[in-house]
Amino acid sequence: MKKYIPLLKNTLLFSGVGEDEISAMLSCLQARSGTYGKGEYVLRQGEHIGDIMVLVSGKLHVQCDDYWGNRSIISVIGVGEMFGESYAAPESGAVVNDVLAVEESVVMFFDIKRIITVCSSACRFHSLVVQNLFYALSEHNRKLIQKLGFMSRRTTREKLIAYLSEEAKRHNSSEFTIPFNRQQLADYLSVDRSAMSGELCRMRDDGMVEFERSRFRLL
Amino acid sequence: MKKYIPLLKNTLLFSGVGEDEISAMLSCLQARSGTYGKGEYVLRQGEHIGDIMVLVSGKLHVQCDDYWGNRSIISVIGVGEMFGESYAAPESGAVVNDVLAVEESVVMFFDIKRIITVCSSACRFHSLVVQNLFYALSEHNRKLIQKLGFMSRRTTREKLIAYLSEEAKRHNSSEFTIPFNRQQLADYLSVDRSAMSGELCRMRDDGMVEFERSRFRLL
DNA sequence: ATAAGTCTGTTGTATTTGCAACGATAGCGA
DNA sequence: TCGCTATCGTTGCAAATACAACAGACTTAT
Repeated sequence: MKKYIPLLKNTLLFSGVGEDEISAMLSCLQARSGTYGKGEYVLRQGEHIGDIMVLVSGKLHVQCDDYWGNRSIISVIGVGEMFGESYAAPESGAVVNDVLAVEESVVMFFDIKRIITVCSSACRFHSLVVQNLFYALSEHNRKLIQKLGFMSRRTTREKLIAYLSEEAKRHNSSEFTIPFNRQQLADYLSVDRSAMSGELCRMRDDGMVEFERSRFRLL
Repeated sequence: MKKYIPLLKNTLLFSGVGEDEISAMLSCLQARSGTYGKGEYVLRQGEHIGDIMVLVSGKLHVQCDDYWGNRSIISVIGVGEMFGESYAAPESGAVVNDVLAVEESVVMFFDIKRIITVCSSACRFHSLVVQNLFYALSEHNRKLIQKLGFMSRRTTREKLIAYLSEEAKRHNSSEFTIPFNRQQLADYLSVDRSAMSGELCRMRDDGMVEFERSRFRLL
């Protein structure tokens, strides 16, 4: 497990913690690791977990099958990313998605109770990890709230208005560059690309906005 | 501030902590309180905060104005509810919504740093509060993820399928009662009530589902 | 029992969307 | 330069949606 310490050093969870301290904390936190072959499930829908997980090798898919069997891929987890933090609390209830290894993968497990309850030996950086965990969760939370704000609008135009307003706020300017191309923006807002493209042009004709590729200006 | 201790005892943040311990922690956490008259802002969009807040009296609205001035009410905060936990971390960035007192209100402030970094005097229940905070955040997170899963579907039928599938999972049964009437469900899924009502009936005609008021059975 | 109010389903219409296809443009490497 | 690809706008059409209006079933207050 030691060989993954340099990698862990650069994760959000261990941000600001040195390699020596991480090494000490691995035993303090009683970290475990597991290997999953391609096609194996790391987590299954309905399962209850008590660990926060970090992928240290390979690639995972978060996916969901509905009652009638339609599958959709929610997100992709890459090396160094943390997952499970929203479902590790005791009363969390079951995980709602499957997590599948799409290639040979290694996952590290950290018991959430050992992270949250400060150890008696009081390793210096323990509280830093608790902070990091809190920060990661609250950041995740903010992004979800923001996205919900866009998606709760009824029409494509309203979604665009909400999104562009937010970007203008964020940049403190009515002129800004967004981090998406048209297809990505459409996926982000859950609308059809061509319909969105058309709506953008109509908004331009209505004198609400000017744009050039990913650069926008609100009027 | 002492008079609010019995109320705090029943909040999510202080769950499991006795009144005496809360009393001790108020000073340990250097809790502050503030009073807001009707129409006063508790938080304004663009502001940066470093406290977690609990409403101990009155009523607040979380609301949002877009670039063109359209206002929408996001949620209502009642007595005993916690807010601000998603924006209290140092690198959180600005709050994106306004929080307004819609009647005379009293809010208690808890410095997030003092909650997260365990105090040297090590009051016994401090780590319990950290746990509660984590649990509250992760629960909030799960609900947001779930709602996003419903809202990212394109059609009303797909949203209903996603929602009803989730409820069936949660109840471990294909038959269950939902906590919404038609209008509330439509608001929750961000669709038109009558269109949703029609779609539900078409799904029934297609043999996918049976229902009677708020009681559903998937087939 | 009556009246008022709530919840739900139904219908019709104008609007919006999803989808597929096509053309224009720009960037890039052979 | 030529072809290849990615991106973006545009169009036509079928499908889905929002919106308004209304009717029946049921609940509640008087």
